[in-house]
Amino acid sequence: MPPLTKRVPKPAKPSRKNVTVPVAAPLSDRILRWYDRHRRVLPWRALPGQAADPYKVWLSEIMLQQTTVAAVGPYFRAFTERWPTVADLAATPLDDLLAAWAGLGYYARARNLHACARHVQSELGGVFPDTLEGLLALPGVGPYTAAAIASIAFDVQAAAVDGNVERVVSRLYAITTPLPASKPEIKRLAEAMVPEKRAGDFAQAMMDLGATICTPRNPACAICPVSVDCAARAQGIQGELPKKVAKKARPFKRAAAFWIVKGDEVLLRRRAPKGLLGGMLEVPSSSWVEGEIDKPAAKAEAPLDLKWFALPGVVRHGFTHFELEFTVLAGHAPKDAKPPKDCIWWPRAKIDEAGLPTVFAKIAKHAPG
DNA sequence: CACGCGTGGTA
DNA sequence: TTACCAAGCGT
Repeated sequence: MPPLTKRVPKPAKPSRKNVTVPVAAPLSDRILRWYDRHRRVLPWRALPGQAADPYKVWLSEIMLQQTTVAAVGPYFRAFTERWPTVADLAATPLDDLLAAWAGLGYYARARNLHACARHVQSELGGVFPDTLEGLLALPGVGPYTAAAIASIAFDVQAAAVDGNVERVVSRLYAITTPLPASKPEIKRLAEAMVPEKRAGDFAQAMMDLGATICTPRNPACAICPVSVDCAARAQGIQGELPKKVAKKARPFKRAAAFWIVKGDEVLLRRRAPKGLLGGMLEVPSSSWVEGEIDKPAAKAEAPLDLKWFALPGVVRHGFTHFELEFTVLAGHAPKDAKPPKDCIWWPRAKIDEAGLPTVFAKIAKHAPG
C-alpha cells in the first residue's frame, strides 16, 4: 500500500464535448454505493473500514447456511462469547458444541464446524486459508461458503452465490430456466459482476439487496438501485423469477416416544454419530414409520420394559423431507434402574440444558411437569 | 446429481 | 392451516 502522504495525481478532467451524456456507473458500482448507504448492521459484520475476523466470518457463514439471520443472531453471540477464537472452539468436546447448536438445525454443520476448527488449529496453526481452494478443502465449506469467506475476510475477487444472489441475478438477466439447471449460468453472470476492489463488500451488498429489496415475494423495485438494469422488471416478470422445479410431497410418519421417569430424572439417549440429528441427545422412541403404529411392536422397541401410560394428545414436527407425529408413552423406572446402552439419566429440572433438538424439546414440553 | 438433512417465520 | 421459504453441503 502506498504511503498515505503520497499525492494522488488528479485525473485530467474530460473535455466537455466528450461528456455530453453522463455515463451511468457500472452495475457493481451502483450496488456498492447502495450498500454504503443501506447496509444492514449484523453481529458478525465488521464496521466499515475495519478488517473482518476470518474466524467470525467462517462461523457466521456456517450458521447462516439455509438459516435466517434472525435465528442465527443469538447463536452467533453465544458461540463467540463462549469460544472467542478457533483455538477455543477446537479445544471443546464435540458434545458441548452440539448442545450449544441445539435448536439451530442441520446438525451436520455443527459436526463439520468442530472437525474444521480442529483441522485449522492442529494442521494450519490456527490460521484460516485465504484462497478459494484452501477454504474449499475444509469440512462444511462448499462453493458458496468458500467464496463468501475468501471475499469478505480476504477480499479475494470471488462470487459468493447463495439463494439471494441466484434470485437477484435471475431477475437482472431474466433467466427463465428453472433452478437448479440455471445454476451454472447464474454463477458465470455473478462472477462477471464482481468488481476488482471491495469484493467482500460486493458479496455482502448482493445478499443485502436480495434480502431487503429483491425479495422472493413483492420485490421493492421502486427503491432498487439497479431496477433500470433489470430485464425481468422490464418484462414485468420479476415476481415469477427464479423459476424452480416443484418439490415432491413429504411423507407422514408416526412413532411412539418413551418418556421414562426415575425420581427426578428422565431417560435420554445419544443418537448415532451421523445421519438425522446425528450425535444429538434424544427422547428415546420407536422406529419412525409411515402408516399406523403397531403398539405392541413399538413398545418392544422401548429401552426399558415398563408399564406404559399414553399421554393425551400428540406431538407433531415437520422435517425437511417428512412430517412426524409422536404418541408419548410415559413410564416409571425402578430406582435402581441402570441406563441402557447409549442412555443417561438426566435431571428433569435441567432438561433445557440437555441440548435436545427441537423435535425432542417439544416432547419434553408435552410431558407432565 | 438427486437426495438427505432442521427449524421458525410468513402469507 | 398448509406450503413455502432462508447466507448450502456431503454423498
